[in-house]
Amino acid sequence: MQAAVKPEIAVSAHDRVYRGLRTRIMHGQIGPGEALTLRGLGREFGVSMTPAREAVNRLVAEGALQMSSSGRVSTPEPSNERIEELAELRALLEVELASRALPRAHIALIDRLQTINGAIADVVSNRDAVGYIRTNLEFHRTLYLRAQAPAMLAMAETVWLQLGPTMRALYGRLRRTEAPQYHRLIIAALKAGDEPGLRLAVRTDVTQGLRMLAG
Amino acid sequence: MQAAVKPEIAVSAHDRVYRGLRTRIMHGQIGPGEALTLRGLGREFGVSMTPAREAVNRLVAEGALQMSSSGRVSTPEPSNERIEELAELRALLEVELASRALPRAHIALIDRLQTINGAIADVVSNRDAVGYIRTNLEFHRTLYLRAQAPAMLAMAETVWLQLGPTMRALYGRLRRTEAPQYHRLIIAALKAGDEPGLRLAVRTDVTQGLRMLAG
DNA sequence: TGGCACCATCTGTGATCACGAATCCGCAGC
DNA sequence: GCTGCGGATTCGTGATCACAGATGGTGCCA
Repeated sequence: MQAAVKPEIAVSAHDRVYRGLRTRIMHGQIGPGEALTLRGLGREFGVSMTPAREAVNRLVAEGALQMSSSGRVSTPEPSNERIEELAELRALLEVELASRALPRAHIALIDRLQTINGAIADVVSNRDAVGYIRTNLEFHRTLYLRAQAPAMLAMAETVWLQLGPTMRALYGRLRRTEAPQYHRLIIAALKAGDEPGLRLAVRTDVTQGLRMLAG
Repeated sequence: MQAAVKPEIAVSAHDRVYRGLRTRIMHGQIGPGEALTLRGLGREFGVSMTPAREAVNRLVAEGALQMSSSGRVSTPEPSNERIEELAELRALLEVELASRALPRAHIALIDRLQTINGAIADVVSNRDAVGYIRTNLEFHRTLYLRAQAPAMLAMAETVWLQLGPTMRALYGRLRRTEAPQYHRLIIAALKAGDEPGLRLAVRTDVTQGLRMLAG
């Protein structure tokens, strides 16, 4: 939850496993309900069970993984109510983050956002689900970094993490043919300095896809 | 982050340590900047280093503890900017939670809140800082449980956790002579079904003390 | 053919240990 | 008296191991 914001120089074994697993989950490279084992992760990352367990426990604490009563670990399959709640949480946090970023959004940032948006169009045309999720999150993160609100951003990333496996399933169900239109609305609102428009565009961009999945 | 919402029957060693440390931090029984050691915690809870380290790592991930580059663990001393950001986060989340609890708040809940508010008056007159923090959080949690939004409540509790050591320092600085007046405003707004009033009362209750400390 | 019990295997848990690094305390030198 | 230095101590990290419980597959019985 914290490591995402401050990169840290620490490169301990459990950190490698944690980071690797975290991005894998957040980018939707692991489907919902998939099982993981400590020994398997240890082998995969070339470490023993101890750091693997630490990484897994941390991700369980963040809600990115769930643990059965017997200690078995798997990616969660959230209920529709939970998905909808997480989407509301995204809206709540990200609207605030965008709103705080607005007064600091100069032209260089907007250019960068437009570049990322172009990259999204590329991965979409390739039907690359993981690439789409990664680039989409990069768009949002780039904007929110300007808000200078690390704790808030960390919370938003925790929500992304919990939605990772679901987003992948969502992408498969959505017939997506172009870059998200709401990103263009976000950029337009940033250019115009239009705060109400920005809040609405972010909220819509964040909730529309997930609401379709949950409903 | 999750364990707070679903009590779980699991009573593993690292869970005992985690829960014990967590409530101790959240209730302000540990001052800011205080150091902890794995071996010390292990001795204290009667377990070895392994479960102690798991509990500590989890709390570090939640921002309740900080870890130096050499792995030393201590409670964080947040900067004023961070305190203010966490207060804003509390406002954002708790206003939403209260607003969602409002339509479900029947008379039994309001009675319970009034009882808790009475208990706050007691601990305040005893100058019992830990008791004050605990009872105050119980007031908020009781209300928010009605929102039926577990993920949102878990996030709010994570923020409380991060503010735990600071709240203790705050209490010592504040010359508090009576139960918080804004709690009475919250109860009044609940009785009247007045949503804007409720939102304002919660926001004020949550931010006033911390803003005083940070500012 | 379908269901059930049993056993081999796999899984997480926690204690212990060796290792390297950081910290702390006291002592000597200025 | 104060600062800088060196060694003893303490610290976190990660590997290994024994153990208990769950899991899953196989063969037997109805």
